Amino acid sequence: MTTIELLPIQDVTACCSPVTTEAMTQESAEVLAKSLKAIADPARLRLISMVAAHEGAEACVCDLQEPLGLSQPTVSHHLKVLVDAGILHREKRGTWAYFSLVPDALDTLAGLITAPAK
Amino acid sequence: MTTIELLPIQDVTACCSPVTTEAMTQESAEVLAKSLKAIADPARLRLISMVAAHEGAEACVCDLQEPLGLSQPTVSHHLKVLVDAGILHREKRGTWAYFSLVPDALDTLAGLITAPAK
DNA sequence: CATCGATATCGACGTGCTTCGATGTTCCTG
DNA sequence: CAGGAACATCGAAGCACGTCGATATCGATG
Repeated sequence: MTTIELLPIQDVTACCSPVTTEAMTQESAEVLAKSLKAIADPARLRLISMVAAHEGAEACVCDLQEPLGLSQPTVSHHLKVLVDAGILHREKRGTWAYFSLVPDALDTLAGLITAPAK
Repeated sequence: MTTIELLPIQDVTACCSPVTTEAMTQESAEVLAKSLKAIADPARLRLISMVAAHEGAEACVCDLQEPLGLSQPTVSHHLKVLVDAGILHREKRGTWAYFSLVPDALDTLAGLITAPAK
Protein backbone atom coordinates (compact mmCIF):
# COMPACT_ATOMS: atom_id res chain seq x y z
CA MET A 1 0.00 0.00 0.00
CA THR A 2 1.27 3.42 -0.83
CA THR A 3 1.22 5.41 2.37
CA ILE A 4 0.45 9.06 2.06
CA GLU A 5 2.22 11.48 4.35
CA LEU A 6 0.09 13.50 6.71
CA LEU A 7 1.49 16.92 5.97
CA PRO A 8 0.93 19.78 8.37
CA ILE A 9 -1.82 22.08 7.24
CA GLN A 10 0.64 24.77 6.20
CA ASP A 11 2.25 22.41 3.71
CA VAL A 12 -1.13 21.40 2.40
CA THR A 13 -1.55 24.97 1.21
CA ALA A 14 1.51 24.69 -0.96
CA CYS A 15 0.19 21.53 -2.56
CA CYS A 16 -3.22 22.49 -3.73
CA SER A 17 -5.34 25.41 -4.69
CA PRO A 18 -8.87 25.89 -3.35
CA VAL A 19 -11.34 23.17 -4.22
CA THR A 20 -13.52 25.19 -6.51
CA THR A 21 -10.91 26.82 -8.72
CA GLU A 22 -10.06 23.85 -10.92
CA ALA A 23 -10.25 20.08 -11.02
CA MET A 24 -8.04 18.59 -8.30
CA THR A 25 -5.55 15.86 -8.95
CA GLN A 26 -5.91 12.57 -7.14
CA GLU A 27 -2.84 13.33 -5.06
CA SER A 28 -3.98 16.79 -3.97
CA ALA A 29 -7.38 15.41 -3.06
CA GLU A 30 -5.81 12.72 -0.88
CA VAL A 31 -3.65 15.21 0.99
CA LEU A 32 -6.51 17.61 1.62
CA ALA A 33 -8.84 14.77 2.59
CA LYS A 34 -6.32 13.62 5.22
CA SER A 35 -6.35 17.05 6.83
CA LEU A 36 -10.12 17.24 6.75
CA LYS A 37 -10.46 13.75 8.22
CA ALA A 38 -8.37 14.96 11.15
CA ILE A 39 -11.10 17.41 12.17
CA ALA A 40 -14.11 15.44 10.91
CA ASP A 41 -14.68 13.71 14.23
CA PRO A 42 -16.91 14.82 17.13
CA ALA A 43 -14.35 14.10 19.81
CA ARG A 44 -11.61 15.99 17.98
CA LEU A 45 -13.85 18.97 17.22
CA ARG A 46 -14.69 19.21 20.88
CA LEU A 47 -11.03 18.94 21.84
CA ILE A 48 -10.18 21.81 19.49
CA SER A 49 -12.93 24.00 20.89
CA MET A 50 -12.07 23.09 24.47
CA VAL A 51 -8.42 23.99 23.98
CA ALA A 52 -9.39 27.26 22.30
CA ALA A 53 -11.85 28.14 25.04
CA HIS A 54 -9.54 27.16 27.89
CA GLU A 55 -7.86 29.96 29.79
CA GLY A 56 -4.47 30.78 28.37
CA ALA A 57 -5.61 29.05 25.17
CA GLU A 58 -3.86 25.88 26.29
CA ALA A 59 -4.87 22.78 28.22
CA CYS A 60 -3.39 19.51 29.43
CA VAL A 61 -4.88 16.05 28.97
CA CYS A 62 -6.15 16.05 32.53
CA ASP A 63 -8.26 19.14 31.79
CA LEU A 64 -9.82 17.54 28.73
CA GLN A 65 -10.45 13.92 29.68
CA GLU A 66 -13.23 14.39 32.19
CA PRO A 67 -15.44 16.87 30.29
CA LEU A 68 -15.00 14.88 27.10
CA GLY A 69 -16.11 11.66 28.76
CA LEU A 70 -13.62 9.39 27.03
CA SER A 71 -10.82 7.25 28.39
CA GLN A 72 -7.32 8.68 28.77
CA PRO A 73 -5.79 6.57 25.96
CA THR A 74 -8.55 7.67 23.60
CA VAL A 75 -8.06 11.34 24.42
CA SER A 76 -4.33 10.95 23.95
CA HIS A 77 -4.92 9.28 20.59
CA HIS A 78 -7.16 12.07 19.31
CA LEU A 79 -4.70 14.71 20.45
CA LYS A 80 -1.93 12.92 18.58
CA VAL A 81 -4.00 12.95 15.40
CA LEU A 82 -4.54 16.69 15.73
CA VAL A 83 -0.86 17.32 16.44
CA ASP A 84 0.21 15.20 13.47
CA ALA A 85 -2.19 17.19 11.28
CA GLY A 86 -0.56 20.42 12.36
CA ILE A 87 -3.67 21.75 14.08
CA LEU A 88 -2.54 21.49 17.71
CA HIS A 89 0.85 22.11 19.26
CA ARG A 90 2.18 19.96 22.10
CA GLU A 91 4.51 21.31 24.78
CA LYS A 92 5.66 19.08 27.58
CA ARG A 93 6.34 20.84 30.86
CA GLY A 94 7.32 18.45 33.61
CA THR A 95 4.79 15.66 33.89
CA TRP A 96 2.12 17.54 32.02
CA ALA A 97 1.56 17.99 28.29
CA TYR A 98 0.03 21.29 27.30
CA PHE A 99 -1.82 21.65 24.02
CA SER A 100 -2.52 24.87 22.14
CA LEU A 101 -3.92 25.82 18.75
CA VAL A 102 -1.41 26.30 15.95
CA PRO A 103 -2.05 29.88 14.77
CA ASP A 104 -3.89 30.11 11.44
CA ALA A 105 -3.99 26.34 10.97
CA LEU A 106 -7.79 26.14 10.94
CA ASP A 107 -8.08 29.31 8.87
CA THR A 108 -5.72 27.87 6.29
CA LEU A 109 -7.77 24.71 6.08
CA ALA A 110 -10.97 26.72 5.80
CA GLY A 111 -9.47 28.71 2.95
CA LEU A 112 -8.91 25.52 0.96
CA ILE A 113 -12.57 24.55 0.89
CA THR A 114 -13.82 28.00 -0.04
CA ALA A 115 -14.11 29.68 -3.38
CA PRO A 116 -11.46 32.38 -3.77
CA ALA A 117 -12.66 35.96 -3.39
CA LYS A 118 -13.75 37.15 -6.77
CA MET B 1 -28.08 3.02 17.91
CA THR B 2 -29.06 6.65 17.99
CA THR B 3 -29.06 7.89 14.43
CA ILE B 4 -28.11 11.49 13.88
CA GLU B 5 -29.71 13.43 11.10
CA LEU B 6 -27.46 14.65 8.33
CA LEU B 7 -28.55 18.24 8.24
CA PRO B 8 -27.85 20.40 5.21
CA ILE B 9 -24.96 22.77 5.74
CA GLN B 10 -27.27 25.75 6.12
CA ASP B 11 -28.96 24.16 9.10
CA VAL B 12 -25.62 23.29 10.62
CA THR B 13 -24.95 26.98 10.88
CA ALA B 14 -27.99 27.48 13.02
CA CYS B 15 -26.92 24.74 15.40
CA CYS B 16 -23.41 25.68 16.29
CA SER B 17 -21.09 28.61 16.49
CA PRO B 18 -17.56 28.49 15.09
CA VAL B 19 -15.29 25.89 16.63
CA THR B 20 -12.95 28.27 18.37
CA THR B 21 -15.44 30.57 20.10
CA GLU B 22 -16.49 28.30 22.95
CA ALA B 23 -16.56 24.67 23.99
CA MET B 24 -18.88 22.70 21.71
CA THR B 25 -21.55 20.38 23.00
CA GLN B 26 -21.44 16.73 22.04
CA GLU B 27 -24.47 17.18 19.84
CA SER B 28 -23.12 20.18 17.94
CA ALA B 29 -19.83 18.39 17.41
CA GLU B 30 -21.58 15.36 15.95
CA VAL B 31 -23.60 17.46 13.52
CA LEU B 32 -20.59 19.43 12.32
CA ALA B 33 -18.46 16.28 12.09
CA LYS B 34 -21.07 14.71 9.81
CA SER B 35 -20.83 17.63 7.41
CA LEU B 36 -17.05 17.58 7.47
CA LYS B 37 -16.96 13.83 6.89
CA ALA B 38 -18.98 14.41 3.75
CA ILE B 39 -16.12 16.34 2.18
CA ALA B 40 -13.24 14.52 3.90
CA ASP B 41 -12.82 12.01 1.08
CA PRO B 42 -10.54 12.23 -1.94
CA ALA B 43 -13.18 11.06 -4.40
CA ARG B 44 -15.76 13.52 -3.12
CA LEU B 45 -13.30 16.42 -3.06
CA ARG B 46 -12.48 15.71 -6.68
CA LEU B 47 -16.17 15.47 -7.56
CA ILE B 48 -16.79 18.87 -6.00
CA SER B 49 -13.92 20.46 -7.88
CA MET B 50 -14.87 18.75 -11.13
CA VAL B 51 -18.44 20.01 -10.90
CA ALA B 52 -17.23 23.52 -10.06
CA ALA B 53 -14.72 23.52 -12.91
CA HIS B 54 -17.15 22.06 -15.45
CA GLU B 55 -18.65 24.40 -17.98
CA GLY B 56 -21.96 25.79 -16.83
CA ALA B 57 -20.92 24.79 -13.30
CA GLU B 58 -22.91 21.59 -13.64
CA ALA B 59 -22.12 18.07 -14.74
CA CYS B 60 -23.81 14.71 -15.14
CA VAL B 61 -22.57 11.38 -13.84
CA CYS B 62 -21.33 10.41 -17.29
CA ASP B 63 -19.02 13.44 -17.29
CA LEU B 64 -17.55 12.54 -13.92
CA GLN B 65 -17.17 8.77 -13.97
CA GLU B 66 -14.38 8.42 -16.49
CA PRO B 67 -11.99 11.15 -15.24
CA LEU B 68 -12.53 10.01 -11.65
CA GLY B 69 -11.65 6.43 -12.48
CA LEU B 70 -14.30 4.83 -10.30
CA SER B 71 -17.26 2.63 -11.13
CA GLN B 72 -20.65 4.16 -11.88
CA PRO B 73 -22.30 2.88 -8.65
CA THR B 74 -19.45 4.31 -6.60
CA VAL B 75 -19.69 7.72 -8.26
CA SER B 76 -23.43 7.69 -7.74
CA HIS B 77 -22.93 6.84 -4.07
CA HIS B 78 -20.49 9.70 -3.49
CA LEU B 79 -22.78 12.16 -5.24
CA LYS B 80 -25.63 11.06 -3.01
CA VAL B 81 -23.53 11.72 0.09
CA LEU B 82 -22.75 15.22 -1.14
CA VAL B 83 -26.38 15.92 -2.02
CA ASP B 84 -27.56 14.66 1.37
CA ALA B 85 -25.01 16.94 3.03
CA GLY B 86 -26.42 19.93 1.18
CA ILE B 87 -23.25 20.59 -0.79
CA LEU B 88 -24.42 19.52 -4.25
CA HIS B 89 -27.78 19.98 -5.94
CA ARG B 90 -29.27 17.30 -8.17
CA GLU B 91 -31.54 18.12 -11.08
CA LYS B 92 -32.89 15.36 -13.27
CA ARG B 93 -33.50 16.34 -16.88
CA GLY B 94 -34.68 13.40 -18.94
CA THR B 95 -32.34 10.46 -18.58
CA TRP B 96 -29.52 12.59 -17.21
CA ALA B 97 -28.91 13.86 -13.69
CA TYR B 98 -27.11 17.19 -13.51
CA PHE B 99 -25.19 18.20 -10.42
CA SER B 100 -24.26 21.71 -9.38
CA LEU B 101 -22.77 23.36 -6.30
CA VAL B 102 -25.20 24.69 -3.73
CA PRO B 103 -24.30 28.39 -3.46
CA ASP B 104 -22.39 29.31 -0.29
CA ALA B 105 -22.56 25.78 1.09
CA LEU B 106 -18.79 25.32 1.20
CA ASP B 107 -18.25 28.88 2.42
CA THR B 108 -20.67 28.30 5.26
CA LEU B 109 -18.87 25.14 6.26
CA ALA B 110 -15.52 26.91 6.05
CA GLY B 111 -16.85 29.64 8.32
CA LEU B 112 -17.60 27.09 11.02
CA ILE B 113 -14.02 25.92 11.34
CA THR B 114 -12.52 29.38 11.39
CA ALA B 115 -12.05 31.80 14.24
CA PRO B 116 -14.48 34.72 13.92
CA ALA B 117 -13.00 38.00 12.75
CA LYS B 118 -11.75 39.80 15.82
C1' DC C 1 16.39 4.87 44.62
C1' DA C 2 11.57 3.46 45.16
C1' DT C 3 7.16 5.12 44.34
C1' DC C 4 3.50 7.67 42.29
C1' DG C 5 1.15 10.41 38.92
C1' DA C 6 0.61 12.00 34.04
C1' DT C 7 0.90 10.68 29.52
C1' DA C 8 2.05 7.67 25.50
C1' DT C 9 1.97 3.23 23.21
C1' DC C 10 0.20 -1.48 22.22
C1' DG C 11 -3.09 -5.01 20.92
C1' DA C 12 -7.72 -6.13 20.22
C1' DC C 13 -12.54 -5.60 19.27
C1' DG C 14 -16.57 -3.72 17.03
C1' DT C 15 -18.33 -0.48 13.73
C1' DG C 16 -18.45 2.20 9.72
C1' DC C 17 -16.88 3.32 5.10
C1' DT C 18 -15.30 2.73 0.30
C1' DT C 19 -15.69 0.00 -3.43
C1' DC C 20 -17.53 -3.28 -6.57
C1' DG C 21 -20.81 -6.38 -9.50
C1' DA C 22 -25.50 -7.37 -10.05
C1' DT C 23 -29.92 -5.70 -10.38
C1' DG C 24 -33.83 -2.36 -10.39
C1' DT C 25 -35.94 1.95 -12.23
C1' DT C 26 -36.94 5.48 -15.34
C1' DC C 27 -36.92 7.72 -19.59
C1' DC C 28 -36.00 8.16 -24.50
C1' DT C 29 -36.21 6.07 -29.19
C1' DG C 30 -37.35 3.35 -33.02
C1' DC D 1 -44.37 -1.34 -26.93
C1' DA D 2 -39.79 -3.35 -27.04
C1' DG D 3 -35.12 -2.19 -26.54
C1' DG D 4 -31.39 0.51 -24.85
C1' DA D 5 -29.15 4.13 -22.13
C1' DA D 6 -28.43 6.73 -17.72
C1' DC D 7 -28.73 6.50 -13.17
C1' DA D 8 -30.02 4.57 -8.41
C1' DT D 9 -30.18 0.85 -5.12
C1' DC D 10 -28.73 -3.55 -3.03
C1' DG D 11 -25.63 -6.88 -0.91
C1' DA D 12 -21.03 -8.27 -0.05
C1' DA D 13 -16.05 -7.86 0.71
C1' DG D 14 -12.10 -5.60 2.43
C1' DC D 15 -10.08 -2.07 4.94
C1' DA D 16 -9.83 2.00 8.05
C1' DC D 17 -11.23 4.05 12.31
C1' DG D 18 -12.76 4.91 17.26
C1' DT D 19 -12.57 2.96 21.52
C1' DC D 20 -10.89 0.47 25.41
C1' DG D 21 -7.88 -2.10 29.02
C1' DA D 22 -3.28 -3.28 29.84
C1' DT D 23 1.23 -1.84 29.84
C1' DA D 24 5.35 1.12 29.08
C1' DT D 25 7.71 5.61 29.74
C1' DC D 26 9.11 9.63 32.01
C1' DG D 27 9.41 13.24 35.40
C1' DA D 28 8.52 14.62 40.28
C1' DT D 29 8.81 13.50 45.10
C1' DG D 30 9.86 11.56 49.41
